[in-house]
Amino acid sequence: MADKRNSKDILIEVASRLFRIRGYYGVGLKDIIEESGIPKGSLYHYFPKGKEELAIEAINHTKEFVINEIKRGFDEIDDPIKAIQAHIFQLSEVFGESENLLGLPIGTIAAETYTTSEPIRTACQEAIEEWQSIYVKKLLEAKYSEKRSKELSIVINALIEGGILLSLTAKNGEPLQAIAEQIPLLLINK
Amino acid sequence: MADKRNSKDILIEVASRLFRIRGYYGVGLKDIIEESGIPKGSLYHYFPKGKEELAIEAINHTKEFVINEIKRGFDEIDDPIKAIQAHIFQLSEVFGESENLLGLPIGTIAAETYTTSEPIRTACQEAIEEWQSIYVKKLLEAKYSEKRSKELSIVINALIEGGILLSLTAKNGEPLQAIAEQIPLLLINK
DNA sequence: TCATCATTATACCAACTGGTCTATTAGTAC
DNA sequence: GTACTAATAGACCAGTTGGTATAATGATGA
Repeated sequence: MADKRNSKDILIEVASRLFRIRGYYGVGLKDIIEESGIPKGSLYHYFPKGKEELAIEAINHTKEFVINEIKRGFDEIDDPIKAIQAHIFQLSEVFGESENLLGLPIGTIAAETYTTSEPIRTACQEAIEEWQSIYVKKLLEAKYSEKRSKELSIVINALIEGGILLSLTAKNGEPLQAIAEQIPLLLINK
Repeated sequence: MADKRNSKDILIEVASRLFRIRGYYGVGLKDIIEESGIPKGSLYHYFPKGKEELAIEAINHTKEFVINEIKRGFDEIDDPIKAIQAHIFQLSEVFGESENLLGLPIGTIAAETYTTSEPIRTACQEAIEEWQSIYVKKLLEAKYSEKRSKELSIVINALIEGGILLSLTAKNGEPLQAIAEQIPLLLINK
């Protein structure tokens, strides 16, 4: 049972990957069906409301994936400066590869749909807020003030989303690297 | 008569606006034709290579629009810290409005197409680089070092793109505000 | 065994996609 | 005027879109 993924999970994983790379409107159900090998009948069985419903589950899947990525690094490194820096350096390596197929975690979908689908927008916002709360927690533990932790977490989130965007547009990890190097300066005041 | 702009310019302006809001795949030629009132025949007369060609001109249009926005503020304020801060505060007001229809300047298209259209990706990259060079120039004039100016300009760009993304997802100017407030700290070292 | 329900598999749909083609009209130069 | 080109207009196209309908199959439990 442990490794037997069912059709629903496969659909979510494939959709999550494709939406990250090409966005909501850039991916058709056809793409998801072909890439997953799961027929349309099954898709509409598990997601009766169709593409939008699948996209929301895909966003939540991406959200959890990113949470795990952040937390894994944070558990190893106590100092928030070093932990956040390490996380961004790691991203710079991934997105520096010319053949990266990761895309903006949820930024693309968020930007495409913020005027057209409230349910999707909300799902994206929740993802962003959860990531933010991880940064807040890490900063609070290191005795940053409540206010400072909150504002810094926003900035960190923006730097990461913006940095990924720059790096994948340039097909080059340099932007994320430059950003990682500024983290100590930014976190100097508690 | 009042509208001395020709059909080509109208098409570029409408396309530019729609692509910013819903991205490349989220906008059909139909939308552009309906919104502009200009028939398909004209569109393919001015842009024989179709949607992709129009998108590239739309990106360049957005690029120039943003350049003017940045420069206008920069000409008024000498101090780069205050100038950049003012620019981001201004963005926070625009994107804080619940009914903002501006979208990520070019981030959405860049993220959607970086794996599917080299010409579009390149146009996006050029836009980003030109914006960056404006920041570099401003910093150099204020005696920031060559190296520092370059790395800071990357960070500023990431903060703005990321901040806009957070603000329009949250339908709230707060993220951009929080970012603007960190600018002095970030620019403390020359 | 049979009955029940979950799942899979397609055929089909109207609307729309980007794009082509041809006909017509407006504008300009001579 | 005439000739030539720029621009407009929209019918048409093949392929795709998200979504529906229905039937067949698989699994489960009584």
